[in-house]
Amino acid sequence: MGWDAKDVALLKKLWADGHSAGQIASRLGLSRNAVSAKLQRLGQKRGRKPPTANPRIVSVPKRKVAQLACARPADKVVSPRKPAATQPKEFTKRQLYAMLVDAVRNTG
DNA sequence: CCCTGATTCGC
DNA sequence: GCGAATCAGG
Repeated sequence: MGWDAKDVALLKKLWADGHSAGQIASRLGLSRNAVSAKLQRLGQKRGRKPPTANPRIVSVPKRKVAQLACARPADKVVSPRKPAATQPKEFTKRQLYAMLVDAVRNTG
């Protein structure tokens, strides 16, 4: 479970593009919670809305087995033609779409 | 009913 | 820092 540069880039781009946390989460294979949390860590977030959710008094004694299961038997062999795909600058819509379709293709 | 984002907590 | 749990609103 390592947020790779492409993951973060995709996340941020999609998010900025107007996609929903759920959509991005699905794309990356995470939960929207993870996406939102990651966005929060990045300091992006969208609307700094007031804490609607009250600071609940952690009334959850036994949540569940969480991130203990972080196994990804997925080998990444997607671009045999381009061993070095580097985007030094911002992504254009065209490039974004390209990486997106590529990700979707090799993902699902 | 479904979805959305936001926040807090344990690891 | 990560993901899940959970809340609150639409």
